[in-house]
Amino acid sequence: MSAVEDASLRSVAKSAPDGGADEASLIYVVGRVNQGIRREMRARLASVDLSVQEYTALSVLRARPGLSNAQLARRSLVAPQSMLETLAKLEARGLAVREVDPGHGRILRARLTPPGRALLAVADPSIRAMQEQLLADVPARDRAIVLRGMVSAMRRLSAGLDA
Amino acid sequence: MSAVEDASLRSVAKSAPDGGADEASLIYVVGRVNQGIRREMRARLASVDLSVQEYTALSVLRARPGLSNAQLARRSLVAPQSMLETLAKLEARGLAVREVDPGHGRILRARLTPPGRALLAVADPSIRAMQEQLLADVPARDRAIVLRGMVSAMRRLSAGLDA
DNA sequence: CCAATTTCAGAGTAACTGATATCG
DNA sequence: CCGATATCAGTTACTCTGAAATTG
Repeated sequence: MSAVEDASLRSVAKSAPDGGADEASLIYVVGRVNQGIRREMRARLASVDLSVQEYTALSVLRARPGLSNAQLARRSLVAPQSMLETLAKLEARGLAVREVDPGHGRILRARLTPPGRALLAVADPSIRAMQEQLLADVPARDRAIVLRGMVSAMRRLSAGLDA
Repeated sequence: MSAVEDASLRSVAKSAPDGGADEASLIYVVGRVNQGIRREMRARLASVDLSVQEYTALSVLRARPGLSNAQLARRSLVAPQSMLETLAKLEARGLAVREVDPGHGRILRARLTPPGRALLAVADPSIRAMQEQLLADVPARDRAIVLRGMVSAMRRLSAGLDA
């Protein structure tokens, strides 16, 4: 009987008497959406052999060439060791390069290579299409509010949440 | 020099000429927010020895007692095997129990035990506080729109994105 | 026989902590 | 010496795929 599960799958609670990260909480919803996005991205990026974070890192580097590993890590809210792993793979595949900062011999600044840029261009349309589908049911005038709200949450988290 | 990184850490791009999951995209922002939330939750849940998914599963079970592992998995957009691992840990610690469905000998329906409910009550305040901090900078009238938008995205992902 | 559920086994990804070395 | 960066090494958390058994 799939009717049973279908019913429970679709129903999203509006009220939640006892608090926590239940179905109506932002924390819960963000987690589920993220999980769904990652699943979908994994599938769509398989053809170009890119992991989700590799794609994300490439994307950030395209918009902000010259970021160091430490900067990328802070921006992504992950430990520098985590970002290093991703960056190392991109470098090994020739999709990105890192060069010593002229003013600081310790810092390595990363940027895309032409092949990296090209691969990203191949992967992009599919990911962009996904974005539009995500908010397809949201009124156009509300979409900017949703995005701004999430960006605001991102900033709070970057600042340490108590700032 | 930390001024350099500070500047880049705070600045969030408003425009993104070449598409993809850049700083201004919902996909990107959701990923970063999720990462930040998980980090923060891990820290706050350490004192009660709960992982993020354990807390989430307990939370869902409190709101929806009697869900089966398969139902929980679909609801969370993960494979049933993934959910089973979490559920097994909760059961082993006596925080949840699973009982055979009276009408279907194969299905095991899960619910919280009193200790599970109690532990959740201990963890809740800290997590709830986090939620409020997340949207602290968002105008009150916009918060519902943000949450509704994310719930809408969650539904789209549950439905398969093309529906 | 088929569909759904549960569950075991193994693999893989992605994040972490800790420690070390270099640079300014 | 201190602070930031880079990076090696080991570990943990989380999810997946594959396969098998059970129930209706």
